[in-house]
Amino acid sequence: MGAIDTNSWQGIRTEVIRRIADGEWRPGELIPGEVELADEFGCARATVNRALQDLADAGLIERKRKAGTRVALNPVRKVTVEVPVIRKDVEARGSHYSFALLGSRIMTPSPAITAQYGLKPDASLLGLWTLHQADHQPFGLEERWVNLDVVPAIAKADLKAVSANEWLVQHMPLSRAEFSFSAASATQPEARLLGCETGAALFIVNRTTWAGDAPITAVRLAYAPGYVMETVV
Amino acid sequence: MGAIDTNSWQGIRTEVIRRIADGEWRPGELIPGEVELADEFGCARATVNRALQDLADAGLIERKRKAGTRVALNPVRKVTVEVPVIRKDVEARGSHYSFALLGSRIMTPSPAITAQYGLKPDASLLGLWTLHQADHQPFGLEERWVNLDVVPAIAKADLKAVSANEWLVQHMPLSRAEFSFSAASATQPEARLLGCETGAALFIVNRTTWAGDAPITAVRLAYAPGYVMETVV
DNA sequence: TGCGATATTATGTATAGACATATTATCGAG
DNA sequence: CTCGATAATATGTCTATACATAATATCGCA
Repeated sequence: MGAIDTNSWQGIRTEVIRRIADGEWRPGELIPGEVELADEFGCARATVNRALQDLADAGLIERKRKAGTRVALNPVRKVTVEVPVIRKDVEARGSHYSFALLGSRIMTPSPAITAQYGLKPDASLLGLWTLHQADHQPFGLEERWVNLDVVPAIAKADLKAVSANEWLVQHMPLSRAEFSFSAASATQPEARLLGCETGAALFIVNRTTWAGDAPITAVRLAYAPGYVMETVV
Repeated sequence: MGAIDTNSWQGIRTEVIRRIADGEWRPGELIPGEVELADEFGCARATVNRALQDLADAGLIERKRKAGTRVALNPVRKVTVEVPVIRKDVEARGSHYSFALLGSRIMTPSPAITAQYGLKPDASLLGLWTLHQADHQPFGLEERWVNLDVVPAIAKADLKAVSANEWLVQHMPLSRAEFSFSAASATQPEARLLGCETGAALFIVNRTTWAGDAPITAVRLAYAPGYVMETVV
């Protein structure tokens, strides 16, 4: 019944996981080579390779040419979370999304900022402050800086109609991003805008997006109290 | 110079990314089939397949049999973060790790807990409270519940020598885990243990680990103020 | 027209064979 | 004995081919 099809790469992956979980192959230990496993499972080496590469991606095993494959010593948990466009996030919770553009301003960055993001000293930045709402209740407070040297067109966009984030997604379809997650106490103005107590614990997401070497935008998003970010599968 | 080797699957992936980034293939649009691309790039279909599967994993394109491959409409950002064993986390920051077992207690869970985790009403849980320290300064406060029905041996382990987490990693090498991340204000006892102000914003990680259908352990880890979780590549 | 069976099609996967590449082990010269 | 060249080896990747599978399109019948 519960027989595993060791002729499919998923089946082989399952079997390898079982052997590790059952302690047949212990952490740090070298496991048989691909040819040996292919022979045992009666399949092609490429099939074993597919399964093992998948497990290496997942961090369960470590592979090195010539050195072979061994069970990871301390299986670091790699967790994937989805960071959706905030409108989608709100709508996925069954609420109506809206936002208010609180203000915008074009300025030259301070030396600290130019250094941090590798900007030119005379770069011009567009600062945007947005309140995102779910069913007209405060959901998240966004502070965003856009590098106008890279995206000059956004200065002419109507950011009251479409949010800066969506505008950027449309016009800069792909880019590398770095995220960080932390907690911070709500300042007085933040608390007022988010409708919570001053000092309340806020979940903070920082994101910097790059196009090649040039930073496009840096965002700080402070979620209203109660926000929880969950892993996907 | 910057020529792309379209005979390698990474090269093909790069080229596909470029075409999407440059808007040659727009969001929602159907891209050429594998045979067509293989023909264009002068490689085998399997190579194109490898590249496209990788991009589908990354969420950049969506593929369906018979329907073909299209550029993802709203490229959900899938972000991976590493959640290491806390000792590794501390040591990676160049600090000395230590921990203090604050207390432990065996109890039967409340109906709310049994329902939440699908436990039997008469299950017995081991509760553990641990303070993790970096250079003898408070680093994180851990509240953990272990399902003794699944892991009876831990009741006899010396949890002053090795932390419960590491004991479990050793003895339950593989398991499915669910994470959530949020923010919370430090309660008075938490603040005292973490050496911060009452009400300070704490970064919270919740983790539930399962072995098959049975929950092994549930952990709530409150990090001392200032903790930042960052994405990996 | 409506609907179920069937054909079509793009992706998913397996295979054998070959060559590439990184890394380790070994051997030889000094 | 040490160091550098060389051989050995496990994984990484590509190819050509074949068949599997899921989803769609189409056809024929009522």
